[in-house]
Amino acid sequence: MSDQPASSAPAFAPHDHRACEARALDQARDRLAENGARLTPVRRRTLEILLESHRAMGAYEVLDRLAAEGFGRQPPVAYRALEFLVEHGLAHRLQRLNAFAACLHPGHDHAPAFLICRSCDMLAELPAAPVRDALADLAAENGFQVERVTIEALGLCPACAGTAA
Amino acid sequence: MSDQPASSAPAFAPHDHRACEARALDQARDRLAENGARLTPVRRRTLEILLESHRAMGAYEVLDRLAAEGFGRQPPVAYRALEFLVEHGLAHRLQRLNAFAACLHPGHDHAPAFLICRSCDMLAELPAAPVRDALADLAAENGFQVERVTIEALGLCPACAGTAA
DNA sequence: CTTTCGCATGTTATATGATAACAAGTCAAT
DNA sequence: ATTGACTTGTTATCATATAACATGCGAAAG
Ligand SMILES: [Zn+2]
Ligand SMILES: [Zn+2]
Ligand SMILES: [Zn+2]
Ligand SMILES: [Zn+2]
Repeated sequence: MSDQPASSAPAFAPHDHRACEARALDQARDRLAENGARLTPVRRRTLEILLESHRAMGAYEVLDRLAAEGFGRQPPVAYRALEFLVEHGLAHRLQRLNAFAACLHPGHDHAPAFLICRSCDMLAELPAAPVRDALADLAAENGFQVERVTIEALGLCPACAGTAA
Repeated sequence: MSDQPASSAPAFAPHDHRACEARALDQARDRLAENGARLTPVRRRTLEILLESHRAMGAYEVLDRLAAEGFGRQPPVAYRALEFLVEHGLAHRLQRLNAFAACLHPGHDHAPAFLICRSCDMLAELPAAPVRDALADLAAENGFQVERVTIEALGLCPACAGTAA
């Protein structure tokens, strides 16, 4: 019951990002413990790398970082860690970008919406229940059984929209 | 004003697909004429290929078809035609699939939602105004300026859900 | 203990998706 | 006849993702 309402997520607003990172890592540990899965060094480091910023990173970008720190330098190393994180709800895959981002509020199942700034690459992960509901209605009308949804908006974050104007 | 309500699109229901194809081609011609763009042989054939089925096709799948019919056999041939069609609203790119599908009701700007069957690969393109509105609300709350949206649901079409049960 | 087995990590090689850069052909306007 | 915009084709290369196999490690069974 200590859940903050997810809508309080800072998104593009400035915030204490250290707290962001720490909280996500803690929740990741909890979640994996529940599922009996292991947060090994590569996986942990991969998550930390994703958590450094509110951006999405390509698998090869992550791989470069891992390799530089003594982990394997072949694609499967990064892809496996990323796939693991996604499977366990600790990271998301951004379909438009072929890239990955840390999940900012794991701990409960969610299929968030993403706002992606095309100028600065920043990313906001938002609870998308109303959007999903609207989509579920559409699907129901067509007898379609939804399993996974992708909801992504590309555009300008407040900061970049401001400087452009 | 002769517009059928877009919601009458047959989606997964059986229908006269010849009419589907013919209508889409006609509307494509109209639309391009308005914009002063040319429906050249490669482009036209590419559109026809996409229109053969309510499935998304990868660029290389399209390329194979084009090559077999005497057009160029190098990737840019397909990618250019597909890009052209997408730019002019005659085809859509499916982000989850890295693939393309003909637009079934061009003629007015739209950012549809897609229902993608993971079993038979069939695809429904649906008007998504309510979904987009919900997403727009989210964006507005966060000061985000939306430019393009991706709304895709992966799951089972009625037919495939039926046989699975 | 030590054997066994699942799983994590690493490798090499290859598949799949996409674009850059350049050359040549068409065609309408000058 | 010449120019310039546009289209199509090429070669070469980049980017993204997975298959297949080898090794190591640690918990559970013997
Ligand atoms: Zn943060
Ligand atoms: Zn921005
Ligand atoms: Zn049809
Ligand atoms: Zn199906």
